[in-house]
Amino acid sequence: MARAGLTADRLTQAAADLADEVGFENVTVSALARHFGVKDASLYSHIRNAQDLRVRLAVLALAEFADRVAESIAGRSGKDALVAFAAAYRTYAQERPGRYSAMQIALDPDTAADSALKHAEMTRAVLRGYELWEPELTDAARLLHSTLHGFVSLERSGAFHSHPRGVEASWLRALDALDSVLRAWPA
Amino acid sequence: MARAGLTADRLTQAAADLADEVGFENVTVSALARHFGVKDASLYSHIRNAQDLRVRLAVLALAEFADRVAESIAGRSGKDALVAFAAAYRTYAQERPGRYSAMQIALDPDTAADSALKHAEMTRAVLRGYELWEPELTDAARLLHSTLHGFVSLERSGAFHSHPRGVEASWLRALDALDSVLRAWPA
DNA sequence: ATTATTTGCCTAGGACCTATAGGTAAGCCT
DNA sequence: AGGCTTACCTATAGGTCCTAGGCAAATAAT
Repeated sequence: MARAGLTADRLTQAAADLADEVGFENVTVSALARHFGVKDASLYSHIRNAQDLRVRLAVLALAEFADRVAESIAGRSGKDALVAFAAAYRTYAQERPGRYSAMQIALDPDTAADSALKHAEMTRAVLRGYELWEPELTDAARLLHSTLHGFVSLERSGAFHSHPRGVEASWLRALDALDSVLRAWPA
Repeated sequence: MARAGLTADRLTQAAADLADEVGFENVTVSALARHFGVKDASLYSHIRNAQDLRVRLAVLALAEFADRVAESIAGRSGKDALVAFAAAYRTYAQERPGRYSAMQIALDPDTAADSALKHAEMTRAVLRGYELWEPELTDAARLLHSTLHGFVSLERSGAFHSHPRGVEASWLRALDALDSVLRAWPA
C-alpha cells in the first residue's frame, strides 16, 4: 500500500495548522493521524509521543513568530519599532491562535535556547532606541513582554469583552504608556 | 453500601485542590472519582460533564481570588494599594497554580458576570488613588491586568529563567513603572 | 538485477478518560 | 411502613495514548 510520506516536519506543520483550526488543546495524535489517513501508531515512528509533538509545534511557532517580528521591526526605531513589535505580537496571536497557544508552553532551556536567543535579540533591538543598560534593560524587556503577552492573552480569553470601551483604543493607550515609561526609565 | 456524600460543591473543591497538586490540565473526572473512592459514572449526577467541572473550578477560583485581593487592598490606597494588589495576584498564582490556570479559561459572559463585576470593582478601587475617569479608567484597568497577568504567566512558563537578573527585582521595577504611568496618565 | 537492510505503515491490544442508560438501595417525608 | 427522591452502581461504548511485533516498500550493497 502507498505510503503517506510522513516526516516529523510534515507532522509538525500539519499539527500547527490543525492547532489554528481547532485549538492547541485539541491537537491530538489521533486527529493528526486522521488528517493523513493513517493509523495513530504510524506517527510514533516520527514523534516520540504526544508531548514531543506539542514541543515541536511550539518550537516551530517560536521560530516563525521570530521571523515575523524581525521583519516588522526592520528599519524602525524608537516608538515606531515598539508599535511594530507590538502589532506583530498581537497580529500573530489573532491570525495563528493555535500556534500562539503552543508558544506558551514551558520548554526546557535547551530546547528553547535558539528561539529565546533570537527573541532576546529582537527585544533588545526594539529597546535600543530607549538607551537602557543592564540590568534595567532586562527589567524593561520583561515588562514589555509581560504587557504585550498579558494584553493579547486577556483579549483572547474574553476578559475585555465585558466592557463597551473599544479594545483597540485601550491597546493604543497601552502602547503609549509603554513608550513613555521606557523613555522615562533611566530616571 | 455507604454513600460518599458527593455534591457539586465538594467535587469542585476537591477538583481545585487536585488542580493545585497535579496541574489543571490533569484534573479528570476519573481522577476525581478515584479521590472519593467512587466510580466515574457517579460524578455525572452532580456535574454535567468534564467541561462543566472545569467551569465550576474556574468560578470557584475567581471568587476565592477576588476575596484574597479584596482583603489585601483593604485600607490601602495609591501605590500601597497597587503593590498589595499585585502581590495578591502573584502570590495566588504561586500558591494555587492549578486554580490560577483554571481562572484563565474563557467563560461565557453569564457565568463570569459575578466574578467579573467584583474584579472590576476592585481594580477601580486600586485605581481610585490615581484619579482616572472613563474611558481612561478602563484603559488603565486593562493595562494593569495585562501587565500583572503577563508577568505572572511568563514567570510561570519559565520565560524569565534564561537570564540571571533576579525576577523579584524586575517585578518591583514593573510595579514602579505601572505606578508612574498611572500617575502620569491624565497627561 | 538480485539481495540485504532500513524504514514506513500496519494490526493487535492495553491503559486511561469521557459519557450514557438503566438499575439498586439509602435516606427523607408523611 | 409506605413511597419518593437521589446517590451510587454495573455495563457498555467510543476516544486518546502508546507499545510490541510484523509485513512490505524504499533504498543500499553486491
